[in-house]
Amino acid sequence: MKKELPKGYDPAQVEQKWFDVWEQRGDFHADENSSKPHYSIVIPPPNVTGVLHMGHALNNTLQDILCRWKRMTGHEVLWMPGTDHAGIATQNVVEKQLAAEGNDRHALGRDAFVERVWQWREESGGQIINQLKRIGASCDWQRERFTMDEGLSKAVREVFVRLYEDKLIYRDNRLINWCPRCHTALSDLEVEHEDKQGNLWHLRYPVTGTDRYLVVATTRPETMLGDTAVAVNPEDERYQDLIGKTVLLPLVNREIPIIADDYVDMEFGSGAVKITPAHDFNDFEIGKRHSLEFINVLDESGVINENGGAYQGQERSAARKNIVADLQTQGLLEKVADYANAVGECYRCRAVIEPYMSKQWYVAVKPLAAEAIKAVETGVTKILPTQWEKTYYEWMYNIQDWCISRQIWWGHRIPAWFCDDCDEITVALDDASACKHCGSSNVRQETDVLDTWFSSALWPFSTMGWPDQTATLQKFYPTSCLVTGFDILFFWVARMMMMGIKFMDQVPFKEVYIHALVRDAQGQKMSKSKGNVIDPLIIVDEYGADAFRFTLCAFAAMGRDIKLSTERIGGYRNFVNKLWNASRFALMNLEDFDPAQADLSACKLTLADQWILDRFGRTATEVNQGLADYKFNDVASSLYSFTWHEFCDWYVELSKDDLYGEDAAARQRAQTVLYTVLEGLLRLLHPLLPFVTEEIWQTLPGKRPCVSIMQADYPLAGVVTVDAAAVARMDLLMEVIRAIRNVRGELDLPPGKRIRVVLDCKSAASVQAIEAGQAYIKSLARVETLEFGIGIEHPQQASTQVAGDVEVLLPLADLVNVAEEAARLEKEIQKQEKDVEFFRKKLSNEKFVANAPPEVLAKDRGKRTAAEEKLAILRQGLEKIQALK
RNA sequence: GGGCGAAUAGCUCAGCUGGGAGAGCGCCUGCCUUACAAGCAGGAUGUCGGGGGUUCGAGCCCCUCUUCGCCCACCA
Repeated sequence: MKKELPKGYDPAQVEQKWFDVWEQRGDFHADENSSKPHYSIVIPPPNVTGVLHMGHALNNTLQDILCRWKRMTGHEVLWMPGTDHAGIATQNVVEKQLAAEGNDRHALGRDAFVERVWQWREESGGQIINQLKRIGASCDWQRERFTMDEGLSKAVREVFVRLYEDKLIYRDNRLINWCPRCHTALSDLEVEHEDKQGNLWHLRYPVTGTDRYLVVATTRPETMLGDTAVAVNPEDERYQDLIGKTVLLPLVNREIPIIADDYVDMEFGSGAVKITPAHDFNDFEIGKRHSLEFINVLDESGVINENGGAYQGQERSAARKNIVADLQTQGLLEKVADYANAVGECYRCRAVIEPYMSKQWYVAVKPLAAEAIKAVETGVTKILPTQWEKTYYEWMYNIQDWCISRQIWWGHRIPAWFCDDCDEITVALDDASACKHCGSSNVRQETDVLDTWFSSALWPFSTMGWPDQTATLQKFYPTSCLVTGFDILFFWVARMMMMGIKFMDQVPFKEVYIHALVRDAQGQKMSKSKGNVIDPLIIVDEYGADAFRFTLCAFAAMGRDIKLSTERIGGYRNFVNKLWNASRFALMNLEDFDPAQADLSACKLTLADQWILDRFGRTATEVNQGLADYKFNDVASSLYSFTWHEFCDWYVELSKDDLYGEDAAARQRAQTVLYTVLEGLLRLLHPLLPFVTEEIWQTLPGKRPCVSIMQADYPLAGVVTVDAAAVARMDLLMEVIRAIRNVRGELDLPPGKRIRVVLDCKSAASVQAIEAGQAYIKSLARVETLEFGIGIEHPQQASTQVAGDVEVLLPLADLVNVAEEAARLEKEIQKQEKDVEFFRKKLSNEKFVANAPPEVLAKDRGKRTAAEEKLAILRQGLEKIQALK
């Protein structure tokens, strides 16, 4: 059967086809009963609301490369996929839908709303899963999990109950971060601080019983409705006489004390601070220290409540405006200054966060953090690049208790029941119908749900069936590696560490590889609002998944952000096409070839054969090392230059004479090497370019031991031992060819022009090399007649070039303009003179000679000699040319 | 206020434990040479941010300055 490939590579014809085959055949499935060594990765579960962005594309491409590599190196690989229910984000999506229908969740009721979210998830959630498949993600899709599915929910309850029983989960009434838009508490991490240009209002508070004012500065004048004190520094001489007195809070007419507290910075503003314990984290602490009253003036939507007197019912920003205006009218506004300060925003909806008093559930994380710190300190888990360890420690050492309750409806409802009769709390695995304390059946379940990150923290073991002791856990936990971006180091990685150690007694992963963020070509973070988002799927459509993957890999240098440019992707699209065409060439010349009948070890390998096999072996070694070290860019660059510059540019060209020639044995030998290198190269490239390599590999002649390239063995090193001397001879031949091409190019000899070349060799070894490789020189440098030997007679008029210890002479005859050749030589000589000068200077430095290691010295001396010889030859060449003029 | 990172060819970036500065794209010259014009061959291009220091030798190590970026932090 004749196999042919189309002239240009068309990813669309190939990618979907192979992915379907792989998936349907179960090629990605991990067998927990396998006896092979395990390798496991859990995917950072994308939000069900998510659409594939560059971050996902990079993250999953890197994981896929690792998984495919490990699969080919004999590991049983589990790449666990799934999605996150993304509590607030998902609830917001469905709420928006409801709003568009003129409806809202309160009208619908909790059960109907949750039902509606599930329905949304069935219909349009998880589209990202199919998008991941488009870039080739070889997850075990049969095992796909969801943080809200039954098994994972069971794990969540188990963890909650056990932490509660260990007194690591507790309930407390304090100031929390409240999103007035989402109507829920948030953890500290979920608040993003952004510097905004605002104002600093200086307000005058009249001191009771005097005509003095105390001036206080604030960025949030509306909170003055809840002020219960004014604080000054106890050392502040300006206010000594006022401490203990009171001021009359304007607009509210409440008499509040003037207190002294170290917290107050005398240098800032007026040195007097209004204290609003119910609406500011610092003031909260001061309030506790001084037993102040906590007056909450806002409701859960950020509207002034009944404690706000005349301002009740006003939204916070309107209230601010009105209060400032009213103070001004009363002459109590001293001044308004421009002031930039960090405003906390909700990471989901961008609404400004309110510090708000409420009763919430917390995890006391300090004891868990201690273990998680130890695991990294002792190297049980490695974080790479290592600079991230510092960030991890920094956060872990300063960790605060984690607020885990959310006042939304979509999520894991907290398994706690309040008793109406005895007020005690019952926390249980199974839904409680009676109070554990008094037996009353008057129990109501907590309406709050858990922070979405609570269930993500369990991901490495909950997805494997925990709390049951499954074979999957046995085989694949702890996971080998976690690949993620630094943006969720605290949200996710740190918490998985804590939970994994606590509940599995083992770290969740042995290595954490932190990759960069993908930015646009200008280095800006991609965001919808900036409009600079590049859609990975459009890239895949335009350039193909393989080219896209290769680009991401090539950019993924450790510890650096990635500036993605489409030009670069185009370059790698060309690379894929180059591979495709080299394969076409091979296939055309392998029609009558059967690998089963061929035996590389029986072939008398040519210099070119040995050279390419040597290069292939080195490349394989580099690639394996690079993958082991997560140096993805090095891997990409090794593969790129071997494929294009060594295999295509040199070997394919070198093999043509034998492939096209009359000599059947030579042809068979060339075919064997061509097949061997190409087939091996496809395997070597497969983790990066899964689609195109499978397509070509399947088209190769003969049968291979497995159905897919992804199950084939990964090349770990060279396929044969090569003779280093042969490789060195080939290097010399290549240098000679380059020298001839250089002269031809510089002198503008047309490529069709066949020329005569004389090679004056300085050593027998060189003569031997050229003897063996004269056909290569003739063919690749387009040489008609080639004469060579030691001290061979030089042509009368010739262009001079030097390659190693070989003087390359191109008889000029009428070919060329003498002046041009003189100019070329002069340029060449100048370059050479610099070289010689460099080494002479270096080697005449006594201190260098005295101190440098002998091998460096010997190397440099050799280089000096070679440079001097080359210079001498070039000068002679120039003299002869000038004589002609 | 702490911490981290970056500054190398026109652009985007590599550069391992210090031993003559690299790639891709772009640019210039010549080519449709029977795998590939998404290509082939050849070529040009750098005070490695500034200034000090250590060293026989520094893009790399130390100090300092400048300019960018990011993360964390309750100064009103």
